[in-house]
Amino acid sequence: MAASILISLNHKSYLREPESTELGRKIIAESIKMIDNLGFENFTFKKLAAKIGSTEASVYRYFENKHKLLVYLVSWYWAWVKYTITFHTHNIQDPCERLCRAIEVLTQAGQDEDPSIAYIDERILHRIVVSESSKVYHTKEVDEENKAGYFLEIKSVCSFLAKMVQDAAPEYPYPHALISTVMEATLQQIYFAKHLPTLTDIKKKEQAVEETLPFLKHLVFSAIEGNLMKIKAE
Amino acid sequence: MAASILISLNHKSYLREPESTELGRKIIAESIKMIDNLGFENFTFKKLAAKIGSTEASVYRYFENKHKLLVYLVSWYWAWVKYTITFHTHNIQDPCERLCRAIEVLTQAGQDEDPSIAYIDERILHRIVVSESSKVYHTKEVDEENKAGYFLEIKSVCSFLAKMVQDAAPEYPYPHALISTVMEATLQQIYFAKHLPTLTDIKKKEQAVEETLPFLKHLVFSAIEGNLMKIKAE
DNA sequence: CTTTTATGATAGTAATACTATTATTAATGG
DNA sequence: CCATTAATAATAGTATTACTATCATAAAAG
Repeated sequence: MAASILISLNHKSYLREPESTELGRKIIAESIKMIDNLGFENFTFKKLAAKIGSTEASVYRYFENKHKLLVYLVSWYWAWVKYTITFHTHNIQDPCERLCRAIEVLTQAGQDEDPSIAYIDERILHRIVVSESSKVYHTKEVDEENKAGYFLEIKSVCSFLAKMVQDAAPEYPYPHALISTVMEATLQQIYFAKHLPTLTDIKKKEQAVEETLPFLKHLVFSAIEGNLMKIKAE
Repeated sequence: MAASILISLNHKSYLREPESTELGRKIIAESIKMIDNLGFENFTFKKLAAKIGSTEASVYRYFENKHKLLVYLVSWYWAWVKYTITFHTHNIQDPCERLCRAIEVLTQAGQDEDPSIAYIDERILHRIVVSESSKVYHTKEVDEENKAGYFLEIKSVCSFLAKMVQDAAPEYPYPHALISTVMEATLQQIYFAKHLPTLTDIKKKEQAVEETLPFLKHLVFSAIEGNLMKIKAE
């Protein structure tokens, strides 16, 4: 990973750019730790302000509410994942091999020891994405927020990977559905391994990531290589 | 569908059994409508009480909080889905055909005009499950609630379908992961078709259910029929 | 050296998520 | 049929959350 990369988002879930000030970076750094510790529901701006030695009002100058902060964090995660996938696949010629590598990177994202950016701990952020990310779009305001561009980063990763599917299997009719299913499954299977093991076959929660990978690879490649005749017949 | 079936849950997310009293049934019936209209976050016991002509305190005698009410509704949904799948598959001998039928029923659950129980509108409940169900287990209390049996119904459906996968393909190593992925995808693809169409290939949101079905069928059957050799080689 | 700009300090409000108390009514049991 | 229990309604009250507003101060920019 490059020593310093710059992830920039395509929308403004924030009021003031948090990357540009000391307080902003503290808000990001500490909110990641607190959401991981307390869970999103128990996390408040008041608690955050107390922890970073600031005030509630100051935090509210950066984000309208905690939901928009979560949108920011999750968007940052997906922008970073896209960067990472691009980085690890750009010189692979064979479409199948490229897709395979992309799935590996997607599944293993957030497992690296060394962070790309000093104040963002990607391993903790990954845990937040696993536990909380579905909440960013499961709200009554989803359509307005979609219009505001809040989900551009996740959609971009989906399109990017769907394109790889199309390159590898031009006949396969559900590239986006397949990829969005896999993107969600990557997170879910890790969560299930840890909290609801009956819902998965991944046994060791310590190695959930490693065990999820062959399942997803097989799922994707059997879907796109497998008997496409069958679909057409229907 | 039978004229009157009785869905009973394996745990006590409620304080007082809501099915047994008039007020309890009103709470269930009206909360389904209100959560659908307002979204779970904007739904409160105060608003619910006002709508059914009761008081906040009375609602609290049935459910400790709105989260447990959601657990109840989602559990009811899965118990009902399991009943429905059992009903539609019990006399099918061929394992593949049985699995196929089960996936159809799973995907089409909640589309029927006629409800099984007078005060529960399954079509609205299905919309709630699509939009809100992931919130029942994405909390900091997931492990305690799992111990309390709050997720027995969804786990039961997963095990039931995973068993069908094993009957159809005894060699396939990820039956539970495959089924939990499909169960989630069933809901997600419908949600994406409606709110985030970039994440799916399902075009017409009106027929999202119908279009999701062939995608899922192909996904499952190519996974279990497809080259199992490949997995073993790894 | 003055004027923005960011932050801190403090206060305040409406809504949420409850809990407690008492009165009233309906159901049950002897 | 009366006495007891149980369920609900009515009302009040509390702690926390999710903000908004005001003003002072410190730092940075012009």
